[in-house]
Amino acid sequence: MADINVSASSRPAKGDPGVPARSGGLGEGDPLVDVIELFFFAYRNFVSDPDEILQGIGFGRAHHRVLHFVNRHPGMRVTDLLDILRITKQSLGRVLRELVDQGFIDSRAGASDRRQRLLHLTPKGEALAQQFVTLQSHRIRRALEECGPDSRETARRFLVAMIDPEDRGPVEKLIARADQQAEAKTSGASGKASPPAGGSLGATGNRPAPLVRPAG
Amino acid sequence: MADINVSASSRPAKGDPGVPARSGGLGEGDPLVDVIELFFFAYRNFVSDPDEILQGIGFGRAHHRVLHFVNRHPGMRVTDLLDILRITKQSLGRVLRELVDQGFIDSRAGASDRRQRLLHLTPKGEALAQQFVTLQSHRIRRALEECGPDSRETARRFLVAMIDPEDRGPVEKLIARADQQAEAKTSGASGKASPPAGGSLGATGNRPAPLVRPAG
DNA sequence: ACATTTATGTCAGCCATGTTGACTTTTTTC
DNA sequence: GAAAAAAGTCAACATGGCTGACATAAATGT
Repeated sequence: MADINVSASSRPAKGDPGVPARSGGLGEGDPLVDVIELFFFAYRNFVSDPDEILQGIGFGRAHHRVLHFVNRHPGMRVTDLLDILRITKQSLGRVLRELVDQGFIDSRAGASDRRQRLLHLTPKGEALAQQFVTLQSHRIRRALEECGPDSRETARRFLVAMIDPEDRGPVEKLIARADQQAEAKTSGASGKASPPAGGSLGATGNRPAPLVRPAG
Repeated sequence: MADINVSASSRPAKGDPGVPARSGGLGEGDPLVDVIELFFFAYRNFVSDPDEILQGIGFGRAHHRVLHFVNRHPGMRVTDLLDILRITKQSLGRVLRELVDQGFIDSRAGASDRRQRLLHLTPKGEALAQQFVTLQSHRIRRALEECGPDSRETARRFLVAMIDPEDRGPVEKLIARADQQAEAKTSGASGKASPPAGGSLGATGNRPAPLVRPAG
């Protein structure tokens, strides 16, 4: 409440730019560089939160990302994960193998389509993923509290608007779907070792909609 | 103005959380996971902007970061860069050598302390750095415009608040110092091949204050 | 004057995580 | 039964972190 001194570096907001919008008038000399750098420093701190834990078990950020999204989308296919992470099958395969071998992720053949490997977290994996979410949520919560009551929606809107327009829809759907599933799970049965009830993703039919980006 | 559909995934704001703040009541089941993920997707897009250009000249993101901060702090020392980037001398040395060899960065011995190598961008380097700033500023400007007139300060405050408390001061000072220098430069002489007037960093004496973090 | 510290650079090697390309197996779909 | 899809694998390579060990030049302290 008394630590934020943002205006220390900001020029007088909008009037009197000193230099009259040099060469083009769009995004060159304007003080948006500060936001570029704040984004860099903020994200670096943000991702460094889980690093300590990860290092203790010989994992890296790639493992974190996989754990996170499998946690959010229990029963997801490998292809779904590839669509979200946008890395190659080989890169994913490396970390996924370690996570399965060490008992953090459970990979079972799909019931309806036995080519698929449906990914679930083991209790061990869930505990770890929950640790990460808790850590990073603390940081976000603290930040939002310092920014006042309305900051949450503004921050959300800002982050969404920073995403490529063609990705926004899929990303928001992805988040919405995960939220719905989590809600259904907690309001339903006591919720452990969830049955693959009704095709855990997509749920529209045999071919669940891609989580992110239909094609590249 | 009509494209943002943030509320598609958000539960009814604050009341009726569905699950009554399970196990601890702080940052576990609360819908802050969406912000975690939005931050991930937003930052991925954000850093991918310059990638296309970088790939064309055989550079990577490490080169981008070096170019950016040398651009913002002309005449900075190698140590300053290390403090900001928080990587090892060896890692920095690799990309710095390439940037100097290929004529993007000029590395001159300091006048008062000839051990120092003061880093400046060449015109070629400046042009490239400016390209990156323009690209990323476009994204930010677009995002802020979509979020309304007050979003800029909120976004700034949010990003600052996401930074580790002990880093905020140094980071804000860093940004303020760069802004001041840029201002002085544009308002001063016609502004080319700037003289090392008055010790380009710190300016308090022989030992300029560290840009970020006095001690690792 | 000499010892120490500081700023920088460099060699060598390792690790994590991304990439491409080629190929296999299993299963589903047409 | 052919083609396509889901997954996995091997090999090789690139980027960009890391550690450890040194080397050199210049400033600083005694």
